[in-house]
Amino acid sequence: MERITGTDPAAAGITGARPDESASPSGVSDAVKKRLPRYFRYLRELENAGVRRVSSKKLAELMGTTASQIRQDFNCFGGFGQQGYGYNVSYLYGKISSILGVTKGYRAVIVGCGNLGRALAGSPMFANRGVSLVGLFDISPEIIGKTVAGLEVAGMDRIAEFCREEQVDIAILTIPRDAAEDTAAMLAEIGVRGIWNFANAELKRLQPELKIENVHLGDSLMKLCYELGSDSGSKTEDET
Amino acid sequence: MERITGTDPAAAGITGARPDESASPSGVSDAVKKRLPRYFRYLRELENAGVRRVSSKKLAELMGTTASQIRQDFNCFGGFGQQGYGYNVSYLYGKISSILGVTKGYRAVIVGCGNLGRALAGSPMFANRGVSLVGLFDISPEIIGKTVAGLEVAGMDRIAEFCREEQVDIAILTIPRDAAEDTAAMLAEIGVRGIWNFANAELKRLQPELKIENVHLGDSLMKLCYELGSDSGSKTEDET
DNA sequence: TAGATTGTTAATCGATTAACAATC
DNA sequence: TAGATTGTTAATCGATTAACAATC
Repeated sequence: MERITGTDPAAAGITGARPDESASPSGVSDAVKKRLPRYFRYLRELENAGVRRVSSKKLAELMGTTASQIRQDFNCFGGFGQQGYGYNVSYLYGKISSILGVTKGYRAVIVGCGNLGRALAGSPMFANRGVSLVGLFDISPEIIGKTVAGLEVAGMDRIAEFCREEQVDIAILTIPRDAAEDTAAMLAEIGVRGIWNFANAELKRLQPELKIENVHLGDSLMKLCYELGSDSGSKTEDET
Repeated sequence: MERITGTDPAAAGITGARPDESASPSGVSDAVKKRLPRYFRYLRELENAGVRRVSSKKLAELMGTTASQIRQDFNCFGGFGQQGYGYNVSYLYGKISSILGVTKGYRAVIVGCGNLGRALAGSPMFANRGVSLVGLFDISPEIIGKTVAGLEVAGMDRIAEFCREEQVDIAILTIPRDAAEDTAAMLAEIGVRGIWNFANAELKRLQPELKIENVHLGDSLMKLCYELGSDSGSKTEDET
């Protein structure tokens, strides 16, 4: 897939390190933030495929974007490449991983062990991204005590103590909509810093420090439905 | 929550209908498309709360956006409001629903009845958005024949015939990454028009008519992780 | 050295916001 | 009528793309 050059200056450790290559400055636009995980995925693939170097041009072709955008994006965080050479895949992958916090060992709990909670619990997604799933919680006596993905489901009455002791960073909310608001508030109180919310409610930031990522699967489905109908839709019109 | 005026011109059926209020013209930007499902959610809430009218100003406050943007967005599809009055909630909700295809009765199947597939199967999301879940498929003999969410899981060997006979519009892919590409190709061949892809693979459009919505839950998790570390991160730095 | 490709500045494009005339 | 609020045009802002000097 990728030719490997004999001389490999970047691999030799001289990849141009710019003054401010510290992770995540505050002035990064949301557009860039949203693209970072995608870079992470593509770089991981290249890394796993044994590719040593990649140019912005080549990566752009692979990802269906432009070389300009890639260079601009990476340069929000400092210079990760080398003129005349391109980017060292391992180095860049490491940098992006670090920026995204993969190396920070964030600790997460799942709150709500219904179908979706259990499905997430069994996913390799967390391990692949450096997130440790350390606890599962539910309110239902029928579920409490059961083992899911190697973890015993605990009752909600134990969550406060657990999160403090285990220094939980992230709570994954897979609970009914009505319970989301209060549960999020309680978790923030306990010291949880991030909420990954699957409840069909749009959580608003309670404290300035609390980060919330609302997942709306329904919105994604609807976008698909919109597109099915948007150009020369084959289903018959229903509106007057 | 909302005062209801005695005189209600829009409710009286005189809501200004613009020439081109047909659903979904092609020249709608992706930014607008992505916002549509969110409007749908908020309007549904207002509707369920019994609110009769709403101004762009009020809706903007509720949604945390601007009145200008709301008016611009709605006007991509024609004029749904009335000067001096605002928008009739029921009417607008109906219009947005229609634009999003809620009234088209799309038919969907779930391909892959693992944890995530079963979790989705049991979700009210489909019914709430006018999508009928008509079939479940899996490759594993242990799962085939079982009943999930009122539907019997069928083997993959029966999917082609089923999709043709049942006129399936959407296939929901909750299968392993490696199988996604081929399965999507096969489904497109069968006549499925939209793919909602949860496999951790970025499916590319095979035919111009095939619509694909890739869901990357991992990207969402990573964005949250990024934000946890982005401003005055409390976890210690790990990079040199 | 010459070629390649970055980092970065400038130009373009598109999306958001503001303003206001139209009109209910 | 007067007030309110839309639809729509104009102004602003930000993001993307292009260009090119720097340099490996």
